Amino acid sequence: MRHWLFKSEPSEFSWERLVREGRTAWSGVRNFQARNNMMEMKVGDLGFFYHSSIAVPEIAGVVKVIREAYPDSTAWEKGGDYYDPRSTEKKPMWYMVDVAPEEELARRLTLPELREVPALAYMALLRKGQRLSVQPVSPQEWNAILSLSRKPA
DNA sequence: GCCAACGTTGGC
DNA sequence: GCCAACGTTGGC
Repeated sequence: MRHWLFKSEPSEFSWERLVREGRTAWSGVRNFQARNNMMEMKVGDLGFFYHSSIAVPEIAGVVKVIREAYPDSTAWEKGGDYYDPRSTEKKPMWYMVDVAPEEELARRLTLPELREVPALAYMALLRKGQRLSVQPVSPQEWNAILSLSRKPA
């Protein structure tokens, strides 16, 4: 099983909304590397749900992949925000997976707090200029973050 | 709102 | 196939 991290702006799609709705299609990814990461996902893979572009960015919870990559239909919606004429139903360019909330972190972890963890020094999320919206997380990083979330602040 | 980082596009 | 211009992301 592999681990991942999904970024989302809470104003677009928050952890709370995911919990309320029970599942979602991770549509709208328009970066090839992020897409390729999604295409490698298997049902049962876990990922962190990260809130970006807010005053204090944070990891809010854990999601589970419940459907493997399939064509992102928002690319075909003319006039939609995610329309891309290069992607057709016959030859899709963009893909999405479905995820469901797995567990809320015992304690949310903020970006500044994550930056203080030596084990996470090389984590993609924390590297300057790393803006991938869907990225892999190593087992070491995964465990370090989960155990940190179980410790009091 | 600024701007660094960096992916993408398109002219040549 | 190079690379300048452009657009986007996302922390600050």
